[in-house]
Amino acid sequence: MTSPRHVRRTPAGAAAAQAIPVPVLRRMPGYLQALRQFRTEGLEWVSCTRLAGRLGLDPALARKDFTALDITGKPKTGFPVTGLIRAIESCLGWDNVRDAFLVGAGSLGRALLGYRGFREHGLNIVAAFDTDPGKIGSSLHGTQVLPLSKLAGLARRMRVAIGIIATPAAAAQEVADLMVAGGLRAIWNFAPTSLSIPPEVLVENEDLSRTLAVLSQRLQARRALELEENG
Amino acid sequence: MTSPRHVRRTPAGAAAAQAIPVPVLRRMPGYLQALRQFRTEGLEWVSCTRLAGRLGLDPALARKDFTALDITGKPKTGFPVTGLIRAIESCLGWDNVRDAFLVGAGSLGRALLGYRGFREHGLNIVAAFDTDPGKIGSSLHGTQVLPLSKLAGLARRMRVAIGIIATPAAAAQEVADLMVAGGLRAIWNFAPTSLSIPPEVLVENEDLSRTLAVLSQRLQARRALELEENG
DNA sequence: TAGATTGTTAATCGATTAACAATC
DNA sequence: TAGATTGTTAATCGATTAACAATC
Repeated sequence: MTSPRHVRRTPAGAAAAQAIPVPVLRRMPGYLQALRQFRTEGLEWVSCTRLAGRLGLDPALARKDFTALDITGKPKTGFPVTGLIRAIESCLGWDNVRDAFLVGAGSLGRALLGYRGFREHGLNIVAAFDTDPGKIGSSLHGTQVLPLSKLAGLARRMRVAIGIIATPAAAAQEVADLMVAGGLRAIWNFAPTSLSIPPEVLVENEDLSRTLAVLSQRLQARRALELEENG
Repeated sequence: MTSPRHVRRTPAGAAAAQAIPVPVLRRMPGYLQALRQFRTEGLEWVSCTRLAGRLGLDPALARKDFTALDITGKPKTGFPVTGLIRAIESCLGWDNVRDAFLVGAGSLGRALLGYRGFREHGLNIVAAFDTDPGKIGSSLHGTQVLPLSKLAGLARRMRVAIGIIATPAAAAQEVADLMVAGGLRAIWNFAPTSLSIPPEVLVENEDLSRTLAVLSQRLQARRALELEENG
């Protein structure tokens, strides 16, 4: 009689049957970052109390989040640091690298191409695309810039699944349409506009203005409060 | 006897007394983007049904979100497009520009300096800082790069309130400490690391890996599901 | 007027926090 | 052993959705 506590709902290594909630997924990179720090500090085991403490989270939240992973802890000891790192990477699919196309060789596109850390996050940008003849044919951080017209065909041939949109807002929908036509399965959109995309293609928007909205409103509110208090 | 429906809890124009929830603030830029589209399309009035529809949201959510604003709609007609735009901008503090310092003149820092749209979001980057002597003294997109050691002093003298961290993770905490020393009130952190900051300074983390975590896990889960179904 | 839409209250949903038996 | 920590269930909290009277 196995305890129901250890029953896995899916074959080992497979994705969880239950969809992992977005808030949980968004906390995973934070855990990973803290765990890597602990590893360099020579720590082999870590409790949820300690890990959550470093990130300013409730320990119970970490315990609950880790139920989404293929790993269990030991009472009194906690979790093995490297084991937990591997379990999170596997959960996110960061243990093997996926090819991606980037569109828009402007300053944001160049910044993304220059960021080496994506490899650690399972992402390998294999080509960039633009419509500007002055940019086409050049190489940015070792990545070729190709004409946008080649995107769909190349995506099919190379079986690329991920597209990154780093164009101005006005061009984003057209680029998204080309990505869908090319059979891409996931789009990471940095353009500040909402896209119409068929449901079989995943979209995540990376909209800086959303974070800035929180920061600037909170700053303004705090200022108003101070003014009220101190005259 | 005024209807309690129109009672304002704070003097007109002041920030709402009740803290606006983060999810509400994060939706505001989306409303703004859609409203600007409607305005260019010549629309003068818009209903929550129509506005929310464009963004894939529930109309009731938009109605509720707008209760945080200094504006009321008209039954049967909706909200005035320009009035709603102004009300949202005022709520976020985007109707007047604030000066900001940026630290880290790498590719991300350059990309942020190159983005002209920040002015529309109430943000004006007035100086960049770095420790690299090869970068100090140069000008990026018209913004001077100064030695990091000058940050705290200049921040105090110029009464700059917002700092943007675009350095590698290893340097971020040190930069944050300098920003706190310089009296900055809000930090927008692009480095993939969590910062220790006193509670009187606001911090928002713009961590790309959080969005990427959602995208790549969902993609992986979908792949696994397809494999299961189609053999 | 009739009917679409508002602002608001109640119901639902989901995420976080608290509590605690099991356990190493 | 004693006690810290796990995994899990229940309680709380907050956000979204549904419902509806008021209204232009």
